[in-house]
Amino acid sequence: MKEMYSLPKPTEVELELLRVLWDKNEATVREIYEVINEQRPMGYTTVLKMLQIMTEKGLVERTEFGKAHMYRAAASQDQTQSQMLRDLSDRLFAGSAAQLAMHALAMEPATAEELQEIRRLIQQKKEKR
Amino acid sequence: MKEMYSLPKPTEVELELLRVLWDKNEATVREIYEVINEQRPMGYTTVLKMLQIMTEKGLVERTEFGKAHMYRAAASQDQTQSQMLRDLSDRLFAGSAAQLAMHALAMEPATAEELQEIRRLIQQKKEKR
DNA sequence: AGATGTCAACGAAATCCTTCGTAGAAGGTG
DNA sequence: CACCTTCTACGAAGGATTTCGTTGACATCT
Repeated sequence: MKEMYSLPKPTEVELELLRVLWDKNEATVREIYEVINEQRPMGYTTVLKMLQIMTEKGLVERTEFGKAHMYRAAASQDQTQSQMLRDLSDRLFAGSAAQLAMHALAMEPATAEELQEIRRLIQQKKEKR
Repeated sequence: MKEMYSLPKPTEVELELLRVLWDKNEATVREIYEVINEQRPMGYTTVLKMLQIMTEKGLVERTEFGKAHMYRAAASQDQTQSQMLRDLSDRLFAGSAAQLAMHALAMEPATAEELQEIRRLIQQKKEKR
């Protein structure tokens, strides 16, 4: 087994960095810094420090690559999304992800493709019953 | 207008207290303490302090009622759910609540009633197009 | 070799979150 | 009235999060 224990829930800033990593697959501190600093001013050493903390927590993994280090997210975007949705569902919807889904759906217009996809999911679930 | 500015996102403990308040509509510190302390050990003064902080933040409102104070949630459960879903959608799904909904739906078996309700929502949206 | 630039590491400061102890006010009881 | 209980208010401690300055290592340029 590669990962025995589940990773901690990323904090807000940690999530911002993870999004860059998911996008680029892997990156050096400088590369992440370039991207993040555009969206939201943040010093280079702050990014570095965050990545060091995230490495300790197991949220990212790194390999040396010449002088600099290469960082990768330890969990996929999909896994993290599921984990965080599960968490919010527990804390805000008494554990019902379906209630959560309905609420999200009611909140915002979805595209036709998305509605189609949702319909497909429902059909799938119906069949499994 | 009753509320001009949007309320801050509740923290974890704050959310636990809000859930009690949504359930009871209004309650004294002691009443909230009784409930919360069953689920998760927490001192009376901790609950009180949290409620004082939440009052400052505007998350709850209070009225004096004899010696004790009566607390009520400032935002409905529904409003808070929407706000927090919006927040998660922005931070984790690039702003797509529909993507979030799909992900939640794919995650967990829903009841027949929930599926029916979702189907209804989709129909509604289709008609509005 | 000395100056310059880039890197990781470390530590410290500022803020927020959570927890609770202590104090003091207010009300009821013997 | 003195005592007991219950309440709010206050402050402080401990931990997590976020931020960045400083340092030292290492390489490159002149």
